Amino acid sequence: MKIGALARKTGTTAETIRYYERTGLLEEPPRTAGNYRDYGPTELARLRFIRRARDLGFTMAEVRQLLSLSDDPSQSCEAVDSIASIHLREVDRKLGDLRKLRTELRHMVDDCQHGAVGECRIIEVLSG
Amino acid sequence: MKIGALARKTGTTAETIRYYERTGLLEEPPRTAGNYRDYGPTELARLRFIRRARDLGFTMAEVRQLLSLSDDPSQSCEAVDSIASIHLREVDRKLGDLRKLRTELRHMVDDCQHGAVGECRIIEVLSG
DNA sequence: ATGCACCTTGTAGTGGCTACAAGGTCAAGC
DNA sequence: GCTTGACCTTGTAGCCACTACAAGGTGCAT
Repeated sequence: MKIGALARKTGTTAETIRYYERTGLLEEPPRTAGNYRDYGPTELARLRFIRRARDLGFTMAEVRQLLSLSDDPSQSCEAVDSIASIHLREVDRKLGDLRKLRTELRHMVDDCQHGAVGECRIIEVLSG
Repeated sequence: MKIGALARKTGTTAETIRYYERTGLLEEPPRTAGNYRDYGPTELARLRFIRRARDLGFTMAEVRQLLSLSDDPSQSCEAVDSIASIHLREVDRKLGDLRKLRTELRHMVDDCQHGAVGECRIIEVLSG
């Protein structure tokens, strides 16, 4: 499988895959006679793993850890749980922030009387 | 007021203020005899405006527009309302995404039986 | 005069990609 | 066999909004 096919199968782009390789998240795959990267099912699975984790908001560093943990199935799952739990708390924090922010924005927009900027509540709020 | 004092009053850092100046968000202030930036209440108000807008999640580009709109108080408030409304919708979208993500993470973490990585639900979910 | 906090400029790095440019490879069609 | 066009290669630079230095200047207290 060439890089474009792998990209289509995983909802990424060739550029992103090469970026993952550059940063060590993916290993260098074998090459075809024409120097094209040649991927198999192992790489596909690994990239799917990475994409799922990234879509769940894990950072590249966390993905790196999760990958190396998943490589050793006999290990305790504590470290995995810890990474996921910390990330969950972080997501909760962000949700809280975003909800507060939404409330403020909502008020601002609701209070706007669509008149002149001089009396605009939005500008007023921003100006303090 | 020197840059450090302005930073403390606005919850920023000197680096950020200089960055805003570099990118044209803030004008170059007058200098003291010793070549230190010398800020007055106008700059303080402008920086507060910027910080409030940034804290509400507006991008630098949006802040730039909001600033120039607020500079002309006779104009219609429509453009301001539009920027804020678009941003509100964007925040709503992000909230939705984050809530979905939280649910998935929550399930993953709840299902983890704290055993070995080989049976870890978290790794399983990520592996597909 | 010495120390120390603060300031100056300039440059480079962060994360996670994304966007080129300039050229090489390969299968299909004529 | 030759061209077209999709794909691939490497390398470099850009995005956003900062953040982190380094190397040196200023200003005030002791």
